[in-house]
Amino acid sequence: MRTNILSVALQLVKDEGWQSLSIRKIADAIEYSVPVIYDHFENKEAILFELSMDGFRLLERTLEKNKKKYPNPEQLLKAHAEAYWSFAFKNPEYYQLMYGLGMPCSGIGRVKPQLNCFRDYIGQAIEGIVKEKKSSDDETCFKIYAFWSVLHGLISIVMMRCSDIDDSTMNKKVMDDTVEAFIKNL
Amino acid sequence: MRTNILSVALQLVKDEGWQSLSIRKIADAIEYSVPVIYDHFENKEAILFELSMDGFRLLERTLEKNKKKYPNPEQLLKAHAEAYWSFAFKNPEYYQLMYGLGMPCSGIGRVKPQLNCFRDYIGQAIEGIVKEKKSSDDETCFKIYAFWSVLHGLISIVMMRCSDIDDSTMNKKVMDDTVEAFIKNL
DNA sequence: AAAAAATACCTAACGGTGTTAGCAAAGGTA
DNA sequence: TACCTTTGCTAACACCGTTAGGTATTTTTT
Repeated sequence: MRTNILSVALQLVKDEGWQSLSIRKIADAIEYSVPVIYDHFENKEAILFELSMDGFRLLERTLEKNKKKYPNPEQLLKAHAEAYWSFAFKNPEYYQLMYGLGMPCSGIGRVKPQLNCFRDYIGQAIEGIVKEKKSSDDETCFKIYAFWSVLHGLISIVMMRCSDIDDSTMNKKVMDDTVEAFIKNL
Repeated sequence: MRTNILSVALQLVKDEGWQSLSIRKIADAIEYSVPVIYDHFENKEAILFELSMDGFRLLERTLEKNKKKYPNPEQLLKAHAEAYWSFAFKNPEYYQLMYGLGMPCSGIGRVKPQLNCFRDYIGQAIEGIVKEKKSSDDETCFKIYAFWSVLHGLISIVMMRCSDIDDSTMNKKVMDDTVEAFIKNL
């Protein structure tokens, strides 16, 4: 039932966007009355939170695959960037929910631990590249955020239709170039 | 009246956040009935859109000042980054509205022209730095987005409380370092 | 088997939202 | 005086998240 609610909610969002997701529509879709939903979730935010966790888990699984596939840390970091970008645009509903893009923010803040877990994937790759340079932990941490910012910033800008570059491969190229430059500078 | 509605709405948002802004509360605050608001704005989104334009204009004014103050393009670009960051955290309500952070997205998409206008400020500074290298227009455009992404990405992450760096000066340092590296690589 | 307790599910409501139809009073114009 | 435009209101519509309270049905206990 819980699972059913979540999957129906996700489907509704894919069809009509976050804006129009409502408890009543979920109830209709699972063919039960409204209060049944509250037997399984405290409130609407709890549903959104659970879905955002699904999003983080899905992303994490992709990054985990990369970790096994690319022993070279530089290739690994590039693959992570690639995977992150492609996750965002293959699952825009998830990405928007995870970072509160264009929607009331659900469980942002509570999501931090999950984020840290993901962040470590990038951190590991960066540390792999930078290890011989013996940079401090602080510096590595900064670099993780710098790298993350480039990815998240550009994805946000494109996803919110703020970019005037219409060709999506061009937007992707901006990311690729920046990632390249970032790695060269590590 | 129009102005009054906008300023009251902004005040309500500063006090209670976007989530709890409602037409009825605006009506109460201006001491008129609800339909009066619809004589001046088509709907709630139109109010939010107008406020977001105010945000862009406010930001633009700051960048305009920089343009006059810093003839050196490198210093100008740094000052723009500084101003952008400080605008975001001095006026989080505006920034959130402008980019749809954690709220139903208002006029995102319609905001694009205004964004381009702002973007040119960064573009001008970058072109000033890079002019002797004779890079193509496309490349400059890419660099604008790359630069913008770093700023917007980190600001988003911090503003949505996704960063685990608690000290805000440290978050700022991540930006400063990245900006520094970005300029060196132009 | 009978009584009690727990479960599953519903109807109906409360207070809130954005939005609009329709009416009443006031003021200016012919 | 009669008309029209403006200004503002009340009251409603349809939706929202949430919850109180009731009714069957099933399970457990005596």
